Amino acid sequence: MLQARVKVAGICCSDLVSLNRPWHAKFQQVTFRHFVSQRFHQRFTIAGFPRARTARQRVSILKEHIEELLVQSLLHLKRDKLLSTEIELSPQLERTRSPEHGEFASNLALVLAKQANKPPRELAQAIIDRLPRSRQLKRTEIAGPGFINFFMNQLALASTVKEILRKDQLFGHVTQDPDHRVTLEFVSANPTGPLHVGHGRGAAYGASLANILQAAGHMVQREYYVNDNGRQMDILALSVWLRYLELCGEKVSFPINGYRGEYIYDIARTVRSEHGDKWRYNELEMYEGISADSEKGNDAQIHVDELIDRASELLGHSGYLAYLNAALDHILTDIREDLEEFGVEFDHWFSEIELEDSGAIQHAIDCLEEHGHLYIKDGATWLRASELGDEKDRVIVRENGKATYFASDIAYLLNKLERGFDHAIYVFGADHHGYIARLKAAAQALGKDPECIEILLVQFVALFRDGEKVAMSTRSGKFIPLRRLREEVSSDAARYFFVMRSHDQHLDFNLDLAKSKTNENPVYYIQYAHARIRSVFRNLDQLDLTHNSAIGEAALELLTEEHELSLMRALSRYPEVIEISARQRAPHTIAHYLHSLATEFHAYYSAHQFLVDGENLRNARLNLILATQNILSDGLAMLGISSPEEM
RNA sequence: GCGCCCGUAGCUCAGUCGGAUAGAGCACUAGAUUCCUAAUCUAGGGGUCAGAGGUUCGAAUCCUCUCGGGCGCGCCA
Repeated sequence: MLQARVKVAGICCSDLVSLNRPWHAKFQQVTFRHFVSQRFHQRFTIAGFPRARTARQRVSILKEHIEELLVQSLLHLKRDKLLSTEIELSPQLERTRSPEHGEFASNLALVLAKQANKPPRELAQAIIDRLPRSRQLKRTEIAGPGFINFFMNQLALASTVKEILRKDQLFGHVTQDPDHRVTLEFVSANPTGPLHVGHGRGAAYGASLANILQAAGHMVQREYYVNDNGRQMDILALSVWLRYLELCGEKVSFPINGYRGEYIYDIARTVRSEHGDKWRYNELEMYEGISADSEKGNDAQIHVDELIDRASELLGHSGYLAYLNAALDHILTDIREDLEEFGVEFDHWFSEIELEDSGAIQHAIDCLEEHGHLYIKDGATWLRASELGDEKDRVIVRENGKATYFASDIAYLLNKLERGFDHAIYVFGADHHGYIARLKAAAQALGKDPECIEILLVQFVALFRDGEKVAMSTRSGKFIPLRRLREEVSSDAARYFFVMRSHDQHLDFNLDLAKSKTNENPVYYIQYAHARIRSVFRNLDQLDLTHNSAIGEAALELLTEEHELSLMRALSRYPEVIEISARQRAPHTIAHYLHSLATEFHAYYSAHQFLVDGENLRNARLNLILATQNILSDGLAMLGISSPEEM
């Protein structure tokens, strides 16, 4: 039955194209039989990869500069025979925790002390003595057990402002490197119902991570794997049909394992309005000979399977497909819109049916066979996964000849790698952690390096209202839809709250806090900083003054207040933050950074007037806050959050 | 039973390729508005980094064990 349906489903998709349904229409636009959004065509070349930006590459001006000085010093040390020439060490440089230790600190002397056979502090002095002169560097000092602290000149900090206001590049962003092609799969929720808050976290995390990786120089393709195949689709079609019968006035006992959401009625209503009562059958025709539904053992599953067979008998293929496609169309359209309103877009919607139809699954099985990782037992085809780090062997093709879900996963993985991606990232819910070993084993069995796939687990979300945990259960259909959360707390707040914690931490989502438009809500705190800056420029207009950026740039040396130095210090960190955030797959780093940047700004705002009489100082300060505005808005955009003009 | 994630201030969490005196928000206390938005700012108290051992110049961070919490272990999808 399944086999037959899949075949017809393939045809049906083309049928739908002629009906001009937006989601299915995407089918025909592309080769490889993939779903691809419009955006894909705008941003990607034929080979399927984004075009590299032309901006020149630059990581962090200040940090790189000091690192370069250290490298020079090390070379001198080697020349002076104080260090073995065999030592290859990239300088260890990190931000200090407080300005009293300068901007940067290096533990190089501590690390090298043993090899140089010198006390750390003495070695530190030797390193300092050999540092090339630099206008950016005010002074150095040896601290504690042998740290070298670097104090930057005001000029060096001010140059950050200059860099940010340059028009030819995005400060802190790195040119995309064609050698780092990444496919990032996230959400991939089964099309059996609307997205819920758990999916929302995966969506917010994945979308932010994609932006961050891109900013850090990776070519990223965002993919959504549409699991539109298999038994769950049968159950979905069945659920719609049963609701349809109810609407026709038939008495229906809804199966325990059916999909119970309100949206099933909506779909049934659509079907009925298009096709009338032509698929109406009475209770006897439906349930005669069907075994009882019960929570016990496998009863519920058997009951559903029998009902599915009955449904396809009574409805015939075309009728059955009408239900299935109405459901898929309705639900996927809903998911797409939901995500779009959430600021989450995909380059690639990948259909499992298409995967199967294109022969990719057979291709993958052949590939596994070729590498000698398959064997037959009890009539089924098994992957020798236990030899590749998984806990047990896995069935690939069942005794009944049908490929397992895992087989599709392997085929999809192979497809990704064959499309030229050298790195595949999966964002899964925490309940999928059993997949890590399995997918890595699969990669190895395909003859690939298991390191090329990376699985990131997003932990669960618990909603809290009035200090009480909001009950959620997918089984009973009582989950909280993402859409309702967005309506309640706004997309901006939801996006921020979902990524403000590390993805491997359970998230307690405080609804009252997210909703509150007060000082305690971190989203508005950051957005308010942006709105305040915009407001300053509006006031400038009202005073009939204009911002002269050139004057400001020439006068940056006037920015010597502690608040100004501190703000510039924060701005200069941005490239490092992007880099760390990308490397650690940690969007929350950006969220925390933006909060601290907003703090610096608010403190500055309270302490000093920007619209002062002196033209030079005024324009210099406007340059500084405009730079701050740019970084706030760039960082917020990376997290999918808007930058309001006023609040 | 086996495996994965986690345990840091009253609460929610940063900090984990080892680094200096362990940080932030909320809550609490006391202040700031003739001036660009008070959705703001300033100051303050609050800690056995779950516990024990190990590795070393140095451990919240790495290793081992114990305790506690969450999740997963189908020829389901």
